[in-house]
Amino acid sequence: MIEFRVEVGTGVPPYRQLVDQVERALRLGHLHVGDRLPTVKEVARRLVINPNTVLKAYRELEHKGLAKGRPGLGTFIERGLDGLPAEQQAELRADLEKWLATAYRAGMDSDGIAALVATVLHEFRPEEN
Amino acid sequence: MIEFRVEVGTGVPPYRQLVDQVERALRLGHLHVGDRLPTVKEVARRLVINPNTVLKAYRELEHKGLAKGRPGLGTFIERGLDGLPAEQQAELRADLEKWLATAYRAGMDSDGIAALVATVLHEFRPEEN
Amino acid sequence: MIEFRVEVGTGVPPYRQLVDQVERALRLGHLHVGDRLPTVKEVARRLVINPNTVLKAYRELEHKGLAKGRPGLGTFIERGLDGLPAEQQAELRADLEKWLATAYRAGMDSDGIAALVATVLHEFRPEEN
Amino acid sequence: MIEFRVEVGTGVPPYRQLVDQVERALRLGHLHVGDRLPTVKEVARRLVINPNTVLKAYRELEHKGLAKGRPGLGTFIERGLDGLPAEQQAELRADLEKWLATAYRAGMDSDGIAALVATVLHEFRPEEN
DNA sequence: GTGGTCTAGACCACT
DNA sequence: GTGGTCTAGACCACT
Repeated sequence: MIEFRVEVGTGVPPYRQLVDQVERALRLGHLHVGDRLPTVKEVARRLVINPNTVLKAYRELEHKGLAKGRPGLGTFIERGLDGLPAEQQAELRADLEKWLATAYRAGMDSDGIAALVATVLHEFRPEEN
Repeated sequence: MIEFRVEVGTGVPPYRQLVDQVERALRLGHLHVGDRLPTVKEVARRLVINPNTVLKAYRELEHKGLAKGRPGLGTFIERGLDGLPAEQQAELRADLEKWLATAYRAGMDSDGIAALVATVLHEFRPEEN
Repeated sequence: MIEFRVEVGTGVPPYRQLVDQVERALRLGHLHVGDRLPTVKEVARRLVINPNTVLKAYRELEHKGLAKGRPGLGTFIERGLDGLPAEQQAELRADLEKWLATAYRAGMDSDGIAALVATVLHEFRPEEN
Repeated sequence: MIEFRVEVGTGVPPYRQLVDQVERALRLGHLHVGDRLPTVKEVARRLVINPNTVLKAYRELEHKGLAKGRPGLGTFIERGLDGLPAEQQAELRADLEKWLATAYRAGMDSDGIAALVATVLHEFRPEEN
């Protein structure tokens, strides 16, 4: 079962963070078609946010065709998001973790790392738009 | 001179994106004390956003002590954000770029990469909260 | 400017009625790309419903790609729904109005007419599914 | 025996759709006093909905005095809803079907037709409110 | 119990 | 002023 978390102070609205986390989990193969998301009320209780906020996230997922709420039953994953095969992904991930460890060892803090990552990611992206 | 950009649809308010970009540039050593930021009008015109939005970002930077507006002259960087020495950073950056290139070559798209990066970054962070 | 109305007691949720009315107006050529919908607050005030309910309808239209909210400006039609040319539609409409008048003259009330219409419409539809 | 159907995605709750269908059938003379409705179980099985939903519809019909459940026997129509004599209704219906056929032939799809019909019906109604 | 709709009202971002 | 997010809480439909 996916474990949601919400970070305040990022400027990203909480409902949006939940949507992003489900999308990420689908891409990484941590969630699959048919999986059940935690109930609206449970997420609201655990993250100490309003049930309507969770509902909004789930409705957004529904609009994207990724999940579907079934009253009385729960909310279920309807469609996956293709990514690489698990093995290839695991390899890339291991390499990235090595890089991260090196960066921390070199004395960077996570804000600095985030800044570096964001910059590099952005510089590679524009060509895709 | 820093080149701002605004991505709509991310949920992050534009003024906040501008602030974040200045902070990142400071951390990476792309902006230094005394540097002048582009004028409010110029940013507004180039990004096609309201001048008040830019003004809000610059005011936020003032509140953080990072920049200072001098009427008639422009807005200037007041304080830097320490990061690693340029050389060490360049090395880490080169490694990260290599990783990125590998990921793209393996067939990942930028959303997939963003998902992987976000996940790995988050897993290393919790200890800081 | 479209004139919304909400009928209670039909079982159709109000936000849904608003969405349906916009779609109908688009099909009939009463609304066009670029047209501005009445503001959330105005609709809420006139229909004596909550602004959030109107907002929900507008968001639904946005998800369907039919409208787009622009903070500070209003909500605008983004895409039309093709229908017949106005003239052909006007002709069909005139014929339908004649039929309706005949039905009323024969002594049917609007519930009876609605029942007849719903039944006939349903019997012609199934083949399309 | 009446043939129920439930359309999802219309916003109208299923139990309400069942009630409406019985009322329509009564108005059109397709159901008469003493007729037996299909059993709750049968309807639930055929429409793949929960028996409680069907039960709720039947109870609603009882409240309206239109039907009456007789334990062990079934649910029976108690009262009709007056409409026009069958012949007059058949004539009106034939005319409406001709109109419908013309509309389809002209190239309208059922959503377009539904939009036109709803609009015309509403414009004739206001005087009743 | 589970998702869905709605209200009332606060507060924010953008024009 | 205009749309957008969130909270708190009531009530409904479905399982």
